[in-house]
Amino acid sequence: MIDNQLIAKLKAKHIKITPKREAILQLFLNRECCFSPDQVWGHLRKQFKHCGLPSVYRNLELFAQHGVLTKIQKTDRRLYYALCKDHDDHPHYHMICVDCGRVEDVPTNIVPEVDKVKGFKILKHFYQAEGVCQQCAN
Amino acid sequence: MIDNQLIAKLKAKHIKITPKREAILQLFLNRECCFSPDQVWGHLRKQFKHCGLPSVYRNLELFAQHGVLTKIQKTDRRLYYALCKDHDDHPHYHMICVDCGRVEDVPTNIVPEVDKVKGFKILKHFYQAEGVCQQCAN
DNA sequence: AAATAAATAGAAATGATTTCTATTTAAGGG
DNA sequence: CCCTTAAATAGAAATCATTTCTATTTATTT
Ligand SMILES: [Mn+2]
Ligand SMILES: [Mn+2]
Ligand SMILES: [Zn+2]
Ligand SMILES: [Zn+2]
Repeated sequence: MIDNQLIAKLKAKHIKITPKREAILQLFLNRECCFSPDQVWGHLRKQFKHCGLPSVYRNLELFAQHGVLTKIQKTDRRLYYALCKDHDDHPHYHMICVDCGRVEDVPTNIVPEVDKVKGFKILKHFYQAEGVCQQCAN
Repeated sequence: MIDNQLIAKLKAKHIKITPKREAILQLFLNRECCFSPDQVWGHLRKQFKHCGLPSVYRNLELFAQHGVLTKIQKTDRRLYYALCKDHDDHPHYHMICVDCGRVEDVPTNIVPEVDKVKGFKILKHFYQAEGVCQQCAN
C-alpha cells in the first residue's frame, strides 16, 4: 500500500513507523495537494477513534525536517504541507493550484546572482508560484 | 520631515494623514528594515501616550494594500512589513538581511515560463531572498 | 466653527499553534 | 514470542499573535 521506499528512508533515520504516520503519508501520496494540520487531522479522525491534533502538528513538522514534506505559503498565513518528491536532489520550486490545492514540483534554474548587485551574501531563497492547474482550468 | 510625495500620494487616495500614520511612515523611511506590528507599536509608544495596537495592524495593512509597504515572510511566521519604494513600477523582489532586517528592492527579470511545462496558468508568483547585507558582513 | 465620515483606544474575543504530562506503543534483543 | 526502553501519543490547557467590537476622538470639508 504505502510507499516502501519512503518507509525504508524513514527507518534509516530511526523514525518509528506508527499507524498515524503511515496514514498521514498515505494521504499525501494519494492526493498530491497541500494540507493544513487541521485538514490532516480531519482526515485521520475518520480512521482513528483517538487522534490528537498536537501529534499531527509534530509529525508534519518532522516530515518537513526530513525533506519528505515541504511547507507551502498561502495567503491565509496558516501552516500547509505538501509532499516533496524531488527531495533536494534537483533544485525546484512549488506551484500551487489555488482551486484544488494541487502542488507540482517544477525544476528551476533560478540562481540568485544578486550578491554582486548589492553586496548581499545570500543564504537562502524561496520561490513559489500560484495558479490554476490543467484539470481545474476545464 | 516626512516624504511629501508619499503624503500627496496618500491624500490622492483619500487616506487621512494622522500623526500616527506619519510616525509609522517616518519609521520605515528612517530605517529601511522590516518591522512587525509589535515592533512598530513599541516605537510609537515612545512618542504617543495613547496608542492602540489594533490601529497599528490596520495601518500597516492599509499601507500594504496601497503598495506603500510590502509584506515580508520570515520563518517565525509573524507579520512583517517593509517600505517598498519601487511600487510596481518595475518588477523586483525583496532581499532581507537576517542580521539587521534591512530590506533591499532588487530588480529582477524572473518570469514564470512554467505554464508551458505543466499546463499551469500562473496567477502570481513570489520570490524572496535572505542573507547578510554588506554592512553586517563586516 | 460645524458637520461628517474615518480613525482611534481599549477591552475583549478568536483561533491557530504550542506546551505539558501521564499513558501507550514501536522496535530491538534475548 | 516476551521484555525493555526510548519515543510517540492523547487530551487538556496555555500561549499569544491577530482580529473584532464599540464608544470616543479627530482630520477634512463646508
Ligand atoms: Mn518539492
Ligand atoms: Mn519593493
Ligand atoms: Zn487544480
Ligand atoms: Zn544587515
